[in-house]
Amino acid sequence: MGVDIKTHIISRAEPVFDENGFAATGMDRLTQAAQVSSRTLYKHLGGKTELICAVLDARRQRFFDQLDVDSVDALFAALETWARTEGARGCFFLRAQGEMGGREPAVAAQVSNYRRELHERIARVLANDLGEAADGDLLDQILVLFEGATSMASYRGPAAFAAARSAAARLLNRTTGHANQ
Amino acid sequence: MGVDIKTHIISRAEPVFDENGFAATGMDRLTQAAQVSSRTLYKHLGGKTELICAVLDARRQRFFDQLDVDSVDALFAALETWARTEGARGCFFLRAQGEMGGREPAVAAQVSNYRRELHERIARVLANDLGEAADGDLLDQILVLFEGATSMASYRGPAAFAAARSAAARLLNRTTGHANQ
DNA sequence: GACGATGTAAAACGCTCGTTTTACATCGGT
DNA sequence: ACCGATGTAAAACGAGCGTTTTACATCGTC
Repeated sequence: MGVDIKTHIISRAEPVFDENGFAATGMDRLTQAAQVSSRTLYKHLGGKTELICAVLDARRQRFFDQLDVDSVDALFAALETWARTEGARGCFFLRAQGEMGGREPAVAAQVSNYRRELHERIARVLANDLGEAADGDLLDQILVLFEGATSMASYRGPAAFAAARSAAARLLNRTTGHANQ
Repeated sequence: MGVDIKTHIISRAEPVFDENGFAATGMDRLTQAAQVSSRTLYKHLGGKTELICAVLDARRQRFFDQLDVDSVDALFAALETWARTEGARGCFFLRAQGEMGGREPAVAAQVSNYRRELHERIARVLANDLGEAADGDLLDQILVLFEGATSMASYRGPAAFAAARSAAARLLNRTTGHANQ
């Protein structure tokens, strides 16, 4: 077989959840998307909750693979590229948390994984950009911009990334866009 | 009667949707929360979709009533106060859009109303703060910070507002928190 | 004091969901 | 040639959903 069925089902399920929501997506649409029978899906994944967790795990890895950059500016550029190719419907993990996290601890755990890795990644990129470890306040500011761009992009598109990018540059004392005094 | 039943049902439904999600909340929990029979709820609201729209409308009014401020700094302070009293589970309207907006145009319309008013409000506050109308780029930067603080507060709490606030001050050339150069 | 409006309580309806089960096809390895 | 593993197709399940309906209580008003 080419790729194993489990990976295939997970990758086909991801855009379906992304576009239709988690709770609102029925198992029939997932089997149809993966072109497998429901029996096969249950044999390989166990159930809907486990499938959602596997999708979250796969997306996290894919997301951070694409965000493997060296500067804050490149970080927002990579985020914009992600949104352009994958679509921007608000943070996938925040939505998963809102829809399932309260009732499914396994989903909440996956969301926590994502947030921890996001924090680490921003700290790493920022340290590399500055040449030294950034203080927590600046890190939080960049994190706010990252979250904000993700949310705002769902209804304002590329303008969200442009705004986040220029704001980050100013916070790093790299004057772009607006005059600094 | 004290307040009319329709308003009562709406105000009781809001925290239930906020805490359990829209799709996942059943009508029985809403009737139970409002202490009315299902027949009364349907007579006054029409159905679940109309109830959700009414809840969104009420929340928007309440939200912007509390955000009636004169400066950007006061805007983020008011947002923090809101989060402290109402809870922070991510943007209520973004979640409504993700769960129902795709299938229910009336919900999507309410979300659009909120976003338009948010944009106007930030423009007004910013103009009042600067003494002149702000350019679109700065407005978008503040909007990113607003959205980002709302999202990030759901898992980092007050740190999100502190970060957004100090970042906004720097973008407005009011150096606080970090040294400028 | 009968009446209409307005409320409750609870059963029922039709639908969809996640999941399991039944019956059958395919195919590589010994 | 056959067997076990692995797949499909589709029916069936129990539960929960949004909604409607039936039956009955309450109460201000003419």
